[in-house]
Parts: sequence; C-alpha cells; structure tokens
Amino acid sequence: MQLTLTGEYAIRTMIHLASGKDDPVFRISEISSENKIPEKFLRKIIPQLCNAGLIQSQRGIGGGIKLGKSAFEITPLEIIEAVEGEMALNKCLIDKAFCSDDRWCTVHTLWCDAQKKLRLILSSKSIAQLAQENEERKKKLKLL
Amino acid sequence: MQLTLTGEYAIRTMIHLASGKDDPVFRISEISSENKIPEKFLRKIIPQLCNAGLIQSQRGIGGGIKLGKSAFEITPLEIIEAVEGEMALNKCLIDKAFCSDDRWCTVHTLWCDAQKKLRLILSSKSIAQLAQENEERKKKLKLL
DNA sequence: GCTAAATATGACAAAATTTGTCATATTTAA
DNA sequence: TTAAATATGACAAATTTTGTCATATTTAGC
Repeated sequence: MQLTLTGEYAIRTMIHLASGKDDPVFRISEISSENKIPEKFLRKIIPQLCNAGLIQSQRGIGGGIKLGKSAFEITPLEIIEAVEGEMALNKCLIDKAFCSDDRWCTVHTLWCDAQKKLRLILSSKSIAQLAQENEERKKKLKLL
Repeated sequence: MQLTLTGEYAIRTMIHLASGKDDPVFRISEISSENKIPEKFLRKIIPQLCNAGLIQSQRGIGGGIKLGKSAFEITPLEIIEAVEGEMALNKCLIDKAFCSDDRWCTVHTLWCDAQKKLRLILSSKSIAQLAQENEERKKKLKLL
C-alpha cells in the first residue's frame, strides 16, 4: 500500500522542471544528481512521462527535458498514473476476474469510496503550487 | 499502491467469522475453501490476527478460530494493519531516512492529508456492518 | 494414557515486482 | 564530422509477495 520509487522519482523530476522560470530545458544528469535519483533508472522513467505528454524531450547538444504543458495543469495523480499505471487500492477495483459475480467482493464499495477520496486529494494541487511551496520552504530553512 | 492478498484474505476471514451467530468456532480448512484462500497461506496469516487480538484460536478436536472481540469493534483498517503493518502511502511517511531535513519531501503534507482521509474511510465501518451488508447482498442475488 | 483432530511454527522455495545497470542506437547543434 | 545529449531494449540484482512442507503442539474423548 505504498507509492513505488518510480512514482516518487517522477514527482521529484516534475517538480524540478516546474521550478524553473520560462520552462527551461534541464539535462537528465542534472535532475538525477540534484534529486538523488539513480541516473540510469531515471532515464527509463522519462519516456513514460513523455508518452503521457507531461514532458518533452530534446536530443543532441543543448538538449534535455522540459514540461510538456503548463505546470498549473499537471497534478501529482497524473504523474503517478503515467509511470505506475491506473491507481487501484485493491485488486477487485481493477481486475474483474478477482471479483466473481456470484460472490461479489465484500468490501468493494468501501474501497471505491476510499479510492475516490484519494484521487481527489492527489489531484487537488498542481505541481506549480507544489513547486512554489517548495521554494518558500527552502527560503524559510535558510533563514533559520 | 495496492492491498496485498494477505490483507484481502485477512478481511475475508474476519467477515466470515463475523457472519456467524454467537461467535461460533470455524475450522481454518473450512474458511479457506469457502473463501478461496490457499489453506497453508491462511495458516500463516492467522497467528498475526491472533497476536493483534482480533481472533482467538483453539487447538485440538472441536478447535478452530473465532472472533477475539466484538465484530462491532473491529474495522477493516485494524485488520489490514494487523497483517501488513502500519499503512503508509509513501515511504516518507514512515521512513525518516527517506526525508532528509535539508531537503524535506516536497509533497509530504499532501501525502499526510491523503493518508488521514484514507484511514478515516477504512475505519468508518465495522466488520459487523460489512458482514450484514454481505448477507443482504447474497439474499438479493438469490432473488434475481 | 492413547488417539485422532485440530492449530502453531519455522524453514524453505517459487513467482512477481521493484530497482537498477549496461551496451548500443539515434538525434542534433556547431 | 564530431561531441553532446536522449532512446531503447536486454539483462540482472534485490526485495516482496505468495505459497509449500515437515514437524511440533494442544486438546477432547475414549
């Protein structure tokens, strides 16, 4: 019942991208080292973010990755589902073979409720907001 | 981001126990076959439910397992945490080494919120209620 | 006390998933 | 043409999940 590192790394990466002004292009190696993400691993996650349209990549000299759309239109839920697939708190919510019709899952509605609430919360903030909160927090830490 | 089968099996078992009148003792083999749970696997889960006080076991002839306290006082959350450990939606909520102080997790508060809501929902019903809903559903299915 | 019926327990093992590495290919600016 | 960057697919280690097995222990009833 936990986010995988893949999802965590994807979110860190997206917030990193959202922290720059005017959508600059960042090198993967830089994102990797600054966010403590194994580089080779990150390079495998990035194509998934590209396919979901969350980022754009550019090869060659001066290349790198940047946001694929406005940071105000991207939510953590989107990022998670782009790299981990559809979120499902219980198998019965995603695998129909798991809930047979004659013995329908006992706590199905409970899981449905929980899942809806969770999705709502994880899409209640944009990464633009999160990136900004992050900056403010960093400033405070420096003042202390 | 999903319940394990261990948790699912534990919930099925508890609802099975809560469905009987007057807290009867059920044999593990019976619970196993009626709920499609591999028997050997279930036998490994049961001690955890015992340790948490959710059930009581009785060896020997006429033995088996039964509820350890009132079905009205047992929630799905309790059952899940008894067999899967404390629920944590993200590593940063449980592993302090994962969130260093100088670079505090960007989405920590978001995960905190989500987790609180989830725990609330998963403890909003007792297995007594769930067992009853289950019985009513079975009746309806027979009528159709 | 003996026996049969039940659970307890710990070691072992298969399977799946997560987490990562590596070599090679491709694209692009200069 | 070259150097700098990402793309991609095969491979592999580590961990977790899922399950099995053999043996021990407890208990009711004879």
